Amino acid sequence: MRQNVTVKTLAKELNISIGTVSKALNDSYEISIDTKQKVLELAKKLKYERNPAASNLRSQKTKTIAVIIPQIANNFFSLAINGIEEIARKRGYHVLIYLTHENSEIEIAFTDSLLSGRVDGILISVSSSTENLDHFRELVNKIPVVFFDRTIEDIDAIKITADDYESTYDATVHLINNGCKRIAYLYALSCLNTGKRRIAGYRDALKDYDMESGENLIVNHHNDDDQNYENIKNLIISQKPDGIISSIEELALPCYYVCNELGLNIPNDLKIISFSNLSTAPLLNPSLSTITQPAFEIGREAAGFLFKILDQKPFDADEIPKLKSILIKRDSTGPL
Amino acid sequence: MRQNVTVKTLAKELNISIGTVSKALNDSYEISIDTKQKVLELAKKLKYERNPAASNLRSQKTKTIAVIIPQIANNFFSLAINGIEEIARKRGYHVLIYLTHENSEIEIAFTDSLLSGRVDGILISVSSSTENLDHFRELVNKIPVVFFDRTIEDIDAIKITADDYESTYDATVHLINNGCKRIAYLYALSCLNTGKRRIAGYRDALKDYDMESGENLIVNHHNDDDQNYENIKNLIISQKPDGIISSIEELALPCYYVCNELGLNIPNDLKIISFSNLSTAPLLNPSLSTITQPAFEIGREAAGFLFKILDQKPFDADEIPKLKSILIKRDSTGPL
DNA sequence: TTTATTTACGAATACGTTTTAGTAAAACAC
DNA sequence: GTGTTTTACTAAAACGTATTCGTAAATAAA
Repeated sequence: MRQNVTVKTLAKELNISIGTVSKALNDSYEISIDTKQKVLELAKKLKYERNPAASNLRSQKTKTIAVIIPQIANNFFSLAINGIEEIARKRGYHVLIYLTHENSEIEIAFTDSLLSGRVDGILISVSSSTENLDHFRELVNKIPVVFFDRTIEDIDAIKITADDYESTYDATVHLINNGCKRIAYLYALSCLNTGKRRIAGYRDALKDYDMESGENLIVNHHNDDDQNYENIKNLIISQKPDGIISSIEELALPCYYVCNELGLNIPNDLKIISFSNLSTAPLLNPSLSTITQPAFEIGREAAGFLFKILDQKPFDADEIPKLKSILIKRDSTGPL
Repeated sequence: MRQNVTVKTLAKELNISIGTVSKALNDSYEISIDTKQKVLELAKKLKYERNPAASNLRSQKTKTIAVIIPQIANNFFSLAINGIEEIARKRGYHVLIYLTHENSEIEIAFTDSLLSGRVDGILISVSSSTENLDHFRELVNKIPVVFFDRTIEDIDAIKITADDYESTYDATVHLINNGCKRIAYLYALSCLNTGKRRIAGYRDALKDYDMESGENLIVNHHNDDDQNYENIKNLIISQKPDGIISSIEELALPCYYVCNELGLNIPNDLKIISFSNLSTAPLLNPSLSTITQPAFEIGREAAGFLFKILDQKPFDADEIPKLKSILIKRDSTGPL
């Protein structure tokens, strides 16, 4: 069944040309107020809905943006999408969601499929396993792209992030101030700027405060949860750290389980702080100190800048904000 | 800038007609293997990407589905989207996300905008504030729709849900078995089947076990978080329940905060169980007993049935599963 | 060999919209 | 009054693909 009411229907009914109808619907200056009113009225009466495919084809605009993210069952990304959606909805844009599941090949498949003009712009948070950047190079040449949170170097595009370096530095200092002497680091996102900046903050803080450091205090994130659990357990047993900084939320909870298993008390035996947007952080046993990123605002800002590009509004590089995370001190890093 | 390489480009290069190219790309039986190979090869070489708008316009298919949900910063919906995305990606479909923010007017705006043929099918979880169903009636007449989790009566469409009645019944019995005498109920989604079935399970269990009941043991969910907190606090103070069943995750955490404020011990003074997909439920203080819905599977099933409709595969009504939630007993309902 | 069928392609049209170019009529300038 | 501009519209051409219909050649059936 073909579309029931089109511009043709309206045109015939009103005895005017389809061009006039189209222009009236688009509020063109060429059309008299009188005619516009008649068209709009009839359109409403007949429940005319513009065919998006035809419109896209002719105008080369889709009123759609794509959001490519590594996962969605994660409070950070859920909140970021909320921010993105708010901006998109206000502008009448549609939002396509693509989940890479931290898999670079899937990411490539998605970016390739978006080269065809399906969307007007793209928001990306890069998969943790992405090393080769060719697919992004091609993409940013063809379509407006804004990266958010998970960003990469050597790609010429706008990037919206939080203060990864500073917040990790501050978190490390927080542990030092609370008496930690051996602070371990759970290292994730090591391929991305995000991960590199975070660990740099940790390393610099250790150096500035003359604390113990060393590669054996650093545990790399692994894709396998059981492996992560074992690695963390080994770290705690063999290195006996008295503080842990987790660069992602997913590695904080295993720490709790390991401490349960080993009979260690948080924060007395081991203090823990983690990047996290968990709403239940205050209710954990003990409540979890967090570096909480402004996820919603990151989403909003990213979408905002994407639309600035789409609107061809000029802006300076120094308008691009680096958003502030907040350090929330709770019992997991509490004194005794 | 118009599309750089189209069927026309390929046709010219290979000295064949546009129609042949199109058919070759669609693997039509009309085209020889030889020609298909040539076309596919050149397409790959020139990085031809089919123009979706043109394709949609002509074929009246969009290879896109819409997912309309009330919120996304919620583990249930995140997981459901994961399930939906898995199915959609396997079939090469694109997924549009719409968040109603539990607002019926926004919901109506979305459903109306989807009448224009932007998508091939729709998955919906109804907003809690939706009472008037006219927009759904119109929608299901025009486009394949599958409802999931948050469903409504009087609409002729496939509905994928979990065993809301049975699981709430079982949870109530669990509290009774653990010694509760006055069991309160935090009542949400009261406009929807989902909410009605849940509370029916609670009520029937109370009746079957000759337990105290009454409207003053029931607290209605409110859109304002502070109001919910106050209502729960009032409930606990004035009614002194020894058990609480929360029909949604969002109301369970305020119970914890209220107990903290009032100095009540969970589970000794008050046992709590809640519908929830929180990954941190085991780590809360105390760990939270939950009715956990198979969110991922609900998403998968819903998407699966939508594609059955799109494929015009016939199926029986009794093929539609009612998925089983699991009752996870933890410390918040533990004996002493 | 003759006839029927299959194979492999091309020409042309349609999908519904937007946009360009053209033009009567009306309004204005002098 | 003439000449110029403005207003409000139309006709027609695109956008890139999918599909219908027609057909010449190749193959199979008789």
